[in-house]
Order: sequence, then C-alpha cells, then structure tokens
Amino acid sequence: MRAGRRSTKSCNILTLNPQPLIPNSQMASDDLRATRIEKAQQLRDLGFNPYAYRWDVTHNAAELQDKYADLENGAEVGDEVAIAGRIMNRRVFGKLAFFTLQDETGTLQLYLDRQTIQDGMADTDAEAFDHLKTLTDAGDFFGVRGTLKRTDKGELSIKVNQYAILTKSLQPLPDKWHGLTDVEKRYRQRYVDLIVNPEVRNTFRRRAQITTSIRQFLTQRDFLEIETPVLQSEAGGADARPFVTYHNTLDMELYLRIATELHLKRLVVGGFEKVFEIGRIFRNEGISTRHNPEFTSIEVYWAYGDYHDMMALTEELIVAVAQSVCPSLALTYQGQPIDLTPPWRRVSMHEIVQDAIGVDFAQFQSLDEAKAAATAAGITNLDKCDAIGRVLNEAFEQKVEPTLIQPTFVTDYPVEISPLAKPHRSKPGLVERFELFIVGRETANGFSELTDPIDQRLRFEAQAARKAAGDLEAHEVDEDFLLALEYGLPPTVGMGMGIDRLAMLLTDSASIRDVIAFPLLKSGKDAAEAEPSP
RNA sequence: GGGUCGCUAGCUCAGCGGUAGAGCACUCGGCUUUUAACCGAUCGGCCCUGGGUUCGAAUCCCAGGCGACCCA
Repeated sequence: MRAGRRSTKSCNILTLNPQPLIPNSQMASDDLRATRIEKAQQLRDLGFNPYAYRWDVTHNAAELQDKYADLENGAEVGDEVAIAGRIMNRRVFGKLAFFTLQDETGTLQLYLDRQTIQDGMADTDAEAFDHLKTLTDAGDFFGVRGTLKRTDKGELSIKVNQYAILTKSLQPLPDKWHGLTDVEKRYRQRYVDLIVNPEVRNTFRRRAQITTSIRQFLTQRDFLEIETPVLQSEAGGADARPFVTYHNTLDMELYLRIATELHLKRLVVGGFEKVFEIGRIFRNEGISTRHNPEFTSIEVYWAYGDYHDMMALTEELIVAVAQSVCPSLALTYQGQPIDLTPPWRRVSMHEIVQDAIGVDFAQFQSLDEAKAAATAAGITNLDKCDAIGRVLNEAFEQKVEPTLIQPTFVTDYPVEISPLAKPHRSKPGLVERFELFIVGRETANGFSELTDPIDQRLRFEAQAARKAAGDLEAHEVDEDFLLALEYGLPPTVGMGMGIDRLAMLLTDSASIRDVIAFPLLKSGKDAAEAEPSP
C-alpha cells in the first residue's frame, strides 16, 4: 500500500509537471538560464553537441604547472597537449581571450588568440573565435588542445588551437571574487561549494586519505575488514535512540544500526581474530556542530589482546593517520595547539576526577554520600544518577572532560556505564575500559570485552529494565548475541572511533558538517516548493 | 528544548517608516598580454512566509519556516 501510493504520486509528477522540479530559490532567474539554453541550441545548429561524449586528455593542470615550472616569461614550447576542465573565469578582448580552466588538480590559464584558433579549427568552424566569445560561459566544461606558453606576466598558459564545449552549464557560478559564503547554500548545494571553494575540495580529499590510511594501517597488521548489517531487528551496542524503518514483504519493523559492536564480536566468536569495520552509523538524536544523525565509525576487535594493547594500537593508528594527512604531529585546532607526539598521557578516571575536584569516589559506601560530595563540589544534574559510578561519570563529564585538550587516555570506568566491558582484574566495581580525549572531546572508546555470557545477560537485563522504565537510549536483551557468547568469545579487546571527529581534528574543521559532504538539513520551504501543486 | 543573530537581484552586500539600491555575473558595443581585466550602455526583485500596526511596511509588532552560533 505504501508502494502503491508512492507510484501513483510519481505518475502525477510525470504527467502533470513536465518541468524539472528545481526549487525556485536555488535556480537562476529564467533569463540567465534561457540565455544559456539558447547558446546550447546555437551550438547544435552549428553541428556541435553541447553535451559531448569524451575528450582526449594528455595532462592535468598540476602536471603541466609542474612540468613547465622553469619555462621563462614570454617563452613558448611546441609540445602539443590536451586538457579539460571547467571554465572559472573569462577575460575577453577583441581578438584575444584568457580563460581560467579548473580541473581536479588545479587551474591553468588558456591563451586564446583569434589567429591560432581560426587556423586550428578552419575545417570544423571558420568562425571558431567568434563562437568562443559568444557561446562559452563561466561554468562550462571545456576541452582544449594547444601548445605551451608562459605569458609576459608570468602565467603558464595553453596557447589553444582547438577547443570544444564539453558540457554547457545552464546555471551561473557565484561571484568570482566573493564566491559562495552563505553557509546554508554551501551545505544544500555542496556541488557549488566544491566548484568554487578549493579548501573544501581539499578537506574531502584529506578525509578520504584518513580512511585510506586507517585501512592500510590495519590491513598491514592482518586485520580483516568485514561488513555487518545496517538493518537490524533490534538495535544495540550503544546507548542511543535508533531510526526505525519498515520492510514491506517481511512486514516487520527494522532498526538502523547504532553501532557495529555486537556483530563484529560474533565474527570473533566465529574465529576471525582481527576484524574491523568502517561504516555508517545512524543515531536518532539532535544535530549540532559535533553531531550528524548519520556518521562514520571504525570499530576494531582483536582476540587475545587487552585494553593496554588496544591503547597502544590506537595511539599508533592515530599517529600514522595524522602523519599521512598533516605536515606535523604538532597541529593547530581552531587556534589551539595540539601535540599528537606519543606517548600520550594515561590516567584513571578516579584519579583524574580526584585531581580536579578533590573528591575520592572510591571511598563512598552509599549513593547518597557520593551525591552529597559531588553536589558540594559543584556537580549538577545528579537526579537521574542511580549508582555511584554514574555520579563519578557526571563529575568527570562536567569538570574534567572539557580540560583534556592534549591527547589523554582515561582508564578504568565504572561498570554501571560500561555494559559490554570486562570487569577490572584488580579494581572491584570498575571495568577495563579507556576513552581517548583530544580537544575536550571523546575521540575513541575501547575495552577488554566482556566474555562471560552469564555476566553479559545480567548487564543486558539491567539495560532492558532501564528501557522498560522509559530510557529511550536503552535496548532489549540480544539473545542471539548471548548465544554466540555461550559458544565462547576468546579474550578480546575492542575499540571504536568516530571518523568524522578525527577528520575534524586533522582538517581543523569547526563543524562536523564541514567534513560530511552532504550533511542532513531540514527540507523546509524549498522542498515544499518543489512539490507539484495538484 | 532555551537564547542571540541572519534571510533583499544568479552571487556578495547596502538600505531600517515615504518611488527597492551597489559591485560582480548576464545582454549589447569597443579592445591582441589579461589574471577581481578595463571603458560605455542596458537588463535584472513574491525584500523567507502569513497576520497585524500605519495614510503608507523591506523597514515596526506577532506567529511561523530555514540557517548559523552559544547554552542544556
């Protein structure tokens, strides 16, 4: 029935609304667009396809800038080259023109003089230079062939003898000087942002390098990347509200995963001793400069290791990634110096909280004592804390976390807030867990995995009780996961890290939206305008 | 969820109670060394939406939409 309704609607769109559904506010005024459509038609009338099939390219802009770096001002060489890209700027004279061409690697100037072009294209277009002036626009994709020349003013250029408009652009580019600065438009129309803002392209190039480096690092150490389900009948592995969706033919609700943890551990049960997954996670939560409802995590599981081993691996991994995308381990994040040079500080949660507020939570026998001491130390929002460990965690989050600017591993968390971690081998009430903080933000989270299925069941049941009590971030008992544990999970350590936050740090980005190509935004009026009116 | 700020031409922005403006882009004319090319002329608007106040609202008030930042 859902599908039926949707297809009916699609039909209406097709039959009642032949015009493309482009929101008015994002489109150029009709006459700017009409002028360019007319130019495309003129190209067709002249026998040229304004939407070409291919262009033989011999070089890109960066290669040519590099290869001819020593060419002197005013000098020319006869080497024939071909290049393609988008016209970013046109400077046109009576019988000469300069275009700035941009490809993925950079920009290169085109030197277009009337005589050379008319000679070069006499067979196909006797008025090629005049057509160049009248039928090209900034924004068009353009292919050229020609020789190299450095102008008197020192700009490396291709002296063009043949050209073709490869794709006629119908939309004007943003102001060539001020560019596109409207933040909302940059996110909604990221393609335009990418066209005109080179530093945005660079950010996404570096983000890609980050995931490539992570894969290289782990693959070299014999970790295997295995994909696990996004669609799950019960979400688990983290405290978060899931997205709910629906499978038609199975007639069942499904959840989008909030973590990859429980499936990756099943793989370790199955015999894979080193596994990881880089994948999209979905959490049905608010949006902020540090939260997007879908984001990318990496989780790593390593059999026979413990959390000390994983701290060492995490430190090595982040250092290796940083070295691959940053000039130095001494970074600047939003004006703040950050030094990733190892070894990083390691300190237990009890110790660092005691240092900060002078309260030793290990001494308390009752929840009331702990709350009273915390309140005296200025900790607020303790109403929902139903265990000493949660009070400790509140104190940590309020007083310590924001101060952890340089990379710091905080270790040995309360069991109450760590339902999947193994009890500490020597400290009762704690688990063998670490979190890595950089710039006051949780960057990674790891622990010796709980392998005792009976203990795990008790922890799950405590979570289920919280869910029954109305905690929307808590989840049901995952019986199949418990069954897997009963077959036996070897001693294992796991670690999870948010790739987006790592990318923010390493690209000096203030908002998570700056490292996500298409961040989630409300659809708003633009989407409403795009709906056909019946 | 609360607060602050923003939304005016394709882009970047002025205008803040009295005929909607500028620069760039576009169109036309001129120009063979420009690189924000230049010179001249033209064109271009549901001032986010809906109410209200007023003789008169882009401007003031109320509600809403979308975004940014801060706080929880």
